[in-house]
Amino acid sequence: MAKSRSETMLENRVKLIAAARKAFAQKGYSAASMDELTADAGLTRGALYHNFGDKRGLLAAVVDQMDTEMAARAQEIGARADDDWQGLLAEGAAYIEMALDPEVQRIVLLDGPAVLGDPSQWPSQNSCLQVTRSAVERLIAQGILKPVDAEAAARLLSGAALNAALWIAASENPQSVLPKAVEAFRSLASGLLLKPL
Amino acid sequence: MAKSRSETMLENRVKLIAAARKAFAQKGYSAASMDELTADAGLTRGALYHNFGDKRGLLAAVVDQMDTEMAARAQEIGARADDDWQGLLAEGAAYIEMALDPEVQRIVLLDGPAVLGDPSQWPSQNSCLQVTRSAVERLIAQGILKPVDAEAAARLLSGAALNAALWIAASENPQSVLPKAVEAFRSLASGLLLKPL
DNA sequence: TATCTCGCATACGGACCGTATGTCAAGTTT
DNA sequence: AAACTTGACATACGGTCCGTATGCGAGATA
Repeated sequence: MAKSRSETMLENRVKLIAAARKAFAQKGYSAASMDELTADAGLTRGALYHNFGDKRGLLAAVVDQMDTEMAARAQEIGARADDDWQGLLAEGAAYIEMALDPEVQRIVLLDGPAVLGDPSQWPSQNSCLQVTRSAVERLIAQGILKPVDAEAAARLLSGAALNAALWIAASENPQSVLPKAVEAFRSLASGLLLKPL
Repeated sequence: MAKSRSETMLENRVKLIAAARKAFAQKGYSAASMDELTADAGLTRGALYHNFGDKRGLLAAVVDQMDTEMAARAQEIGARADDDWQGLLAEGAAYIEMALDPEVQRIVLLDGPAVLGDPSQWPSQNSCLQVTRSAVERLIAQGILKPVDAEAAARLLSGAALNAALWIAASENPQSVLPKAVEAFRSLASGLLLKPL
């Protein structure tokens, strides 16, 4: 049977986002050509502007998708830990490892903030941040962490993890640097503990 | 007397960097037009490409200048503290406050990494990072901090400070958020202490 | 089945970047 | 000091890219 109109429209959006994700990751946002990108998806720029408004809108959609995936994964890993404190550490390590993916780095960590502005103002509301913030809030309520501002702690932790990943990725020997970064992250995070280890 | 050739060349470079700094800060790197920018400096694109190679080269020169200024200021503030530990905390707070400057944010924190790549690979070698790294090394040698990897600690600390600044700047009430961020930063940093407070 | 809707393709205009070429003053040589 | 050389900068051109305005044809509606 012939496909319904809303079906094909959704399929096209998926195709465009997938093609954009690949192009943005390989060439970077500004160097990615909308003509090539849409042709790669079997469409033209017409479809793109109709669905996403402009180039920024497309990037926002891609970032939203990736951010959501990352947050889900981090939350899952965190929930698997023995207690909430180990969960927070595991989440942090998970972010560091995820940020080693070149696709994540280029799109979410570099071009995303530069083009869309501060992550906390993204349409997706930055799910990653919310996940760690709620983890921090739980730990504060349990009396495990100092009563610092949860939002502040989450922002600084994610910032530290993010920068660790950029450092690792740029280093010549990522595998030897990763444990150093994770250990430093654990040290920093333990500064939030009410009762030092 | 007639100006020597190297004199005018240096003057022109200064003019171009100043104009670029203004344009990049106001419009962002990609939206800044080279024609407008050079005209604002009383020159043309010819001068620009002769001196800096391309648009990226100009951004690199601007970032280098700003990074150097920031590192000098942070070091000065850190040296003014009572001891090295307080110095490290003061440096961190200084970075957070400097990063509140829209010019710093747009050029050094957002467009810089997106266009030039990881800061540790910048031509300027990122003076800011080096300053905090040497501060961390001193404190480790003194037995005040845990023997973590100095580079890792410096990267994570600067990353945390950086992200704190982005958060503050994006918030509606920066003045009320700043102290929260600074306090969270001090908590995190104290996680590096060998003997908890 | 006839009409309407709208998602997408096509065509156009404007802007911008990087390079290739021209030009003229500052330095150099004789 | 006069002719010559160098090179810093201006000018002109080609190619690419983005965003919009217009056209079309397949699904939706009655």
